[in-house]
Amino acid sequence: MKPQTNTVVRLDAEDAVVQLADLFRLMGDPTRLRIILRCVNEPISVGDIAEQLMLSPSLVSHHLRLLKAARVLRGERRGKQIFYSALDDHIRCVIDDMMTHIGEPNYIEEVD
Amino acid sequence: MKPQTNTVVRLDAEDAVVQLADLFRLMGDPTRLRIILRCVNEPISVGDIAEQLMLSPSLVSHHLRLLKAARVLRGERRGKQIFYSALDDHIRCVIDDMMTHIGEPNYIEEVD
DNA sequence: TCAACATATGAACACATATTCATATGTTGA
DNA sequence: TCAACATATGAATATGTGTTCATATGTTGA
Repeated sequence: MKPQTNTVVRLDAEDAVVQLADLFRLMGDPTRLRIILRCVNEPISVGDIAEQLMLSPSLVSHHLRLLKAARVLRGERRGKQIFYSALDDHIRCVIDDMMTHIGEPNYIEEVD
Repeated sequence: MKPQTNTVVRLDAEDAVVQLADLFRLMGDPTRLRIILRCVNEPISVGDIAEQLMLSPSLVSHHLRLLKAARVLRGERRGKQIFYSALDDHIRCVIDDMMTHIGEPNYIEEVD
């Protein structure tokens, strides 16, 4: 899959590509993206995410684990519950940019 | 996978989420992301992409087809070759934002 | 029209992964 | 410590998908 590395030292840019792809892949699942969208505005508990999105707490937890490991979200315990929120607001910027991309008039109903 | 729609009319926001996720998923594969990165600066032919990335023309073509269908890239024929470039520059903005996200100092080497 | 090149397409396979279910861990109040 | 709640984890499975190979389509120059 990865092109063979003829050079001894791997390029930093190559690492960046893999890291970038990892983040995009995480945002590439609709369920996970919905979870992210629930967290970017204000901290929200696992149970509330599950209820609002009509998902099992187990599934939400699985996704949250990936998002936390990738530094997209962070979790903070408050009593029994754990509230998740965006680690920083770059994710929100990325989503906004992509929204703009979708909103492009030439995007909709154009045929090859 | 998708939460059941109790309402008759599906929400536009829900469509947007699916569209967003589709785009992110496309950028979530390292090979495809590398192909995108080769196209965002200047138009480049399929063969040149394949050569520079050390991939088979067939594989590059498969990915280009997806990226073109998703309106990430566009193809323009010049003689025998077809040159691909970014449809607009929102993709570049998205990548830049994500780069910044990766560059965050608290992203690297922080432990739970 | 033919050969040579450039790109696209379809099938098949191997691998990744989203989801579910059962169970475990952790926290609070009594 | 115990019960009740909240979240996390592991295994199993079904589905999705990236890649390869063979082949097809399209273009140019002779």
